[in-house]
Amino acid sequence: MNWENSFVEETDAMPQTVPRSGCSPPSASQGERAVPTSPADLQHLLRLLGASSPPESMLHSPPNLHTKPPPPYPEDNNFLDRLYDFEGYPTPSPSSDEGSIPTVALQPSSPYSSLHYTTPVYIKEEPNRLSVPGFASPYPLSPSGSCVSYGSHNQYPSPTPQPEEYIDIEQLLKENQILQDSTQHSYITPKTEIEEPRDHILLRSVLEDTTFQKRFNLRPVPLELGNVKMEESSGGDDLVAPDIDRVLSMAIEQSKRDVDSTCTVLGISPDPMLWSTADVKAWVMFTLQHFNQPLVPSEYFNMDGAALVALTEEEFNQRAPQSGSTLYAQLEIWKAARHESWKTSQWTDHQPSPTPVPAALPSADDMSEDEDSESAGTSAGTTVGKAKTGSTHIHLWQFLKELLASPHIHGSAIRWLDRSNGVFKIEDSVRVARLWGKRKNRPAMNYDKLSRSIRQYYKKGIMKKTERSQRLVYQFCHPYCL
DNA sequence: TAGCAGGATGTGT
DNA sequence: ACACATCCTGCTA
Repeated sequence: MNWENSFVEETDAMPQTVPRSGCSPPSASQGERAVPTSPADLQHLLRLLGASSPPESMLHSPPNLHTKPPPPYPEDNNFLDRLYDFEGYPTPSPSSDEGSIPTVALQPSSPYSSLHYTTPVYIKEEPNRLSVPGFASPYPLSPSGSCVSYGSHNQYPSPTPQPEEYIDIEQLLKENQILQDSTQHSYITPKTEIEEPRDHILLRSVLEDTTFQKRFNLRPVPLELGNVKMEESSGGDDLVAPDIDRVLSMAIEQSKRDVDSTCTVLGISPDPMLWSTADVKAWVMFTLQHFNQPLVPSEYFNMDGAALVALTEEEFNQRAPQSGSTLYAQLEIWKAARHESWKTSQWTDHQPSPTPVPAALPSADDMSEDEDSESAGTSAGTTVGKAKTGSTHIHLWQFLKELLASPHIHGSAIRWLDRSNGVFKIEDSVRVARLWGKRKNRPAMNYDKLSRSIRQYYKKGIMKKTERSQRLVYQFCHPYCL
């Protein structure tokens, strides 16, 4: 079953802005600091994260309404190789590997963090792993690792996740246990910087390498913040007291972002109780694909959100024997999100699943005077309200998808050649350009300018030329083609 | 001639 | 800073 096709209408919505790739610790911005869970929920969430394939959280920053597309940072494609090549660390630059390793601190984040850790928090330089192998991000991977075709049309990237997309959640849990044990025994054994372990050189370069940060949407970690520090530990097994609350907060923040981004991508409410049957199916399919789980017939989840929420894990497993637990665990996260009022401003309780831009509907713009007679005649959806697709802030790629989503209206101007691979053809460049100009209120828009903008997407990993370059044929990179 | 590729620069958010 | 919009030169089908 090709669920992409089956759920086109439900899933065609893409983020209002371009999803950002890569890994991102939680934002340090004040507006995002509130961690909305109780300590019990923290544990619960952690358990869920550990019990199932966790979302591409923690290191992965899903799109939100104000993020931007992954910029291309092709200049350091070997970074990860170096990062995980423990046999051959790069020779760090003198500026970064000499002297003491800077202490870094995570933002104090958890409101429940009543514990005041006098024990430093240590970062072990091991590849923290999050997520599961084979995890397919619904968001663009690093342009360098994904579908960017820097001038070449032959780069068809592997969806294989890169190592930095992983955090070992079990390790986190283990560390949590260590923390709990250690805190019971007082805050002793203050660690002092002993020597600069060789391994930490690389960590240091990671922290200081802004290129890496940009590539993977990592935000700089404040080097000094409060009195909680993350320092180096010389011993591997005496890793003590990572500020688990903060780590948890990071995880939760990322879970929240995942939820929000999925909402945006699917055009569904963050509150599962508000999901329609179509929303449920879209979410199920999206989640299964997201976690590389075998798909199941969507009919198995022919229910609305309230019914879905009421399902037990067993019932999930009955419907999806191999992936029921994953679905169940994910839904738990969503339910937790709901309880914690992870509500983006985009959603309200009275707005259940507003299908994203009703792309199938001709907008007021489309219907205006000089628009093609075609749209006037076939506008079956005109009555479905004045959901005008009017934002001038729309991105070009979103706009194109809008047009593509309404083949009965714009099929003669732009159409899919290969929907599943995101290949489309502009059949009427003049018209598409005119529509774009209308949307953006740019009367002078023409195809030359529009195509120039499309070509800008090559570098950003949003679009690419098809393998055999054809005129007026373009291809969305994953996941923009979803 | 239309489209493609991409540099340079301006503009609005 | 970013996403275009605009203009441009050179190239290709």
